[in-house]
Formats: sequence, structure tokens, C-alpha cells
Amino acid sequence: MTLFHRRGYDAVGVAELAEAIGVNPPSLYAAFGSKKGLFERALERYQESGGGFVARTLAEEGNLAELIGRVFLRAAETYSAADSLPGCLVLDSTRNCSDPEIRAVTDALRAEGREHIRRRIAREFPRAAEVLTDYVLVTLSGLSAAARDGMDPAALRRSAQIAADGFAAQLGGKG
Amino acid sequence: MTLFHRRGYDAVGVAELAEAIGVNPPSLYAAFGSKKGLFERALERYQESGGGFVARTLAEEGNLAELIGRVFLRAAETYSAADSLPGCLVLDSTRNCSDPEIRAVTDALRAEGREHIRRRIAREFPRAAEVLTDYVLVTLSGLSAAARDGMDPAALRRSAQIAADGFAAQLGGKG
DNA sequence: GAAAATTTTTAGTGGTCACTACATATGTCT
DNA sequence: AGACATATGTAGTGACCACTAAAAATTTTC
Repeated sequence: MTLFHRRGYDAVGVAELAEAIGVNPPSLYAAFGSKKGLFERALERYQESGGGFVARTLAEEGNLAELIGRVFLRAAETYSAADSLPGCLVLDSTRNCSDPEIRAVTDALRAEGREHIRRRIAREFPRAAEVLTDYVLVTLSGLSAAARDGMDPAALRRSAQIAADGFAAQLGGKG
Repeated sequence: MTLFHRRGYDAVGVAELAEAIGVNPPSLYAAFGSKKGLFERALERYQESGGGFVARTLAEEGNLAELIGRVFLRAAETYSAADSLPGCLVLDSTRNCSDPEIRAVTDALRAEGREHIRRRIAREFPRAAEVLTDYVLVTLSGLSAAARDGMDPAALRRSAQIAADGFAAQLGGKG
């Protein structure tokens, strides 16, 4: 999981993955079937560990502006955590990936995440749900990309706060 | 340039690039020295054609909020133009690239762009320049990434508008 | 303890990568 | 025309890719 996160799907080789796990390539194929199978397993682990913070945050108590603000701030923290790796595995590990099947895997996860966000927004602002959801996705993608480009945690957090303020202001106008 | 933009630096091969230009690989090496040399030339062309819109927009007349709003909207249009390719060549073509020298090339261009933005913001809001610049970078990265993930032009433009409103609101608070 | 099933290791499969040595064709100048 | 510089095409370099067949070691079962 760490290797996929750090270097992206294409750039990491099966031999390297096998060595990181501590087995030889054939054992890896026996256990996961293919590099794709291992990647899917890594994505599951990621969602269970820290990557699933969006869905978890949206299930908390609070009004919409608070929740989205929390999502942005947690994204900034998660994507630039010192003990972790920059950016989001789902959003960024298959960028410029040459295998369309692999892209489809992360595309599906992204669509799932989008639907979570859209439904929560629609509960309070059904008419503006699509627009606001797109804005949230753009912001999360931006936070992940900026973290990957080396932006430091404090700066990322401040940017997330500005985006959260912007989101809240939109609700004020539409509500 | 088109191939690098569509598929990313690593995923496109020299043989393919040579065929697209209409020559054989040795001629390509005679003209550009290496794949890296060709990529650098492609980046220059990109900045001259459509990719340099940030610097050009910041040189226009208008107050800061107007200019940044224009930058966001032009980013949304440029990154999702129907006759072009999704996203930004500088921001996204070396994501998950395995060659650190190549990453360094786009990193330098990004730093240059950041400095353009920071200087223009500092002219009117020197104290908040760093914070606001980071927010602009996060937003541009997000617009490019979302375009690459297939967000449609209208949705991207609406998200850019929300981000522009958020930026203007920050100026109101700090001004 | 021997046979069978399972796992691990070794060693390779064909394919593609960036890149290049060398032969061939082309153009230029006298 | 003939000598020379330049550009192109052919063909191949070793290295790495995902993946796997078969041998060796291990564990399980009777």
C-alpha cells in the first residue's frame, strides 16, 4: 500500500512489491492473482485506515457547513501527515496510469465518494447539491495535489480553511 | 506535446513520440538530445500557446479579486476545453513520474508560476500574500485534477466561480 | 515414517523501455 | 561529375516490465 501511495501504480514493479511484503513474486500472484488484485486490496486497506475519512466525517453530527469544513481540514491533515504519505491514494495513485482497467477501479471509488458527499449536501440543499458537490471534489483534489507537490501542512490547512469559508458563504447565499 | 499532455511523461514512449512527429527515433535524438529535451521543448510550446494564461491574466488591468477570478475561470475553460486536452501539462503530466530530473523540470515551472501569483497578490495584500497564494495554487491544482478526472466544463466553471467568490471574501475580511 | 498436497524458490517467458552504432540515402560545394 | 558533410533508416543494445512453468523445500495426512 505504501509503495503504491508513494510512487503510483505504474511506477512500482511487482518485484519491488513482493520484496516489500517479504515474499517472492510467485507467492504474490498466488495470494492476489495479479498486480491489479494487490492494488485493489491496498485500496481497501487505505479506506479502512485513514483514507475513508470523508464518509466518516459526513456521518458525524453538525450542520452542513461545519461538516464540509471538517472534511477539508481533515483532508489537509491526512494528505500532509508527517507520519504518512502525501496526497490521497484514490485520487492520485492512478494519475497518468496506462492501464484503463486500473483507472476504472479508482474512478469507481471516486464516484462512490462523490455520491456520499452529494447525498449529504442534498439533505439540506437539494437544489444546489450538484454544484456544491463539484466544488467539494475540486477542493479535495486540489488539497491532495498540492500535498503531493510538497506544500507544507500548515499552508495546506490554511488553504482548506479558506475553502471551508467559501463553502459556508455559498450556503448563506443559497439558504 | 499532445501525447505528453494526454498520457503523462512516463506512459508515452519515444517510438510513439517519433511516429507522431513523423520521424524515426534517431532523428528525434539528433534534434532534442533526449526524451527529457523533447519534453522541455513541449513545455515551452505549452506556455506559449494556452498554458501561460496565469501570467498573462495577472498582467491585465483590474483589482486583485477580479484578476484571480479571471484566472480561475480561464483555468476551468483551458483545462476542459473541448478542442484541447483535460488538465494542465505543467501540473499533471509528471504526476507519479519515476524520473526525479523530470519532476524537477515541472517543479521549477510551478515555482515560477507561484512567484508570479505571489508578487501580484503582495502588491495589494502583502501580509496575506503567502496564504492567499497557497489557496490559489490549491484551487488551480484542483481544477486541473478534476478536469483530468472527467468533470464537465460547465461544472468546472461553476466550481471556479465559487472559489473566486471565496477568494474575494478573504480580501474583504483582510482588506 | 512414507506419500501426497501445498507452498516457496529458481529461473526464465515474451515484450517494451530509452537509447545508439552503423549503413544508407540525400544534399552541397567545387 | 566527384568529394564531403549531413540527415535518415535499419537494426539492435542491455535493462526492466508483468507474469509463470517447473524444481525444490516444506507441511500435511494417513
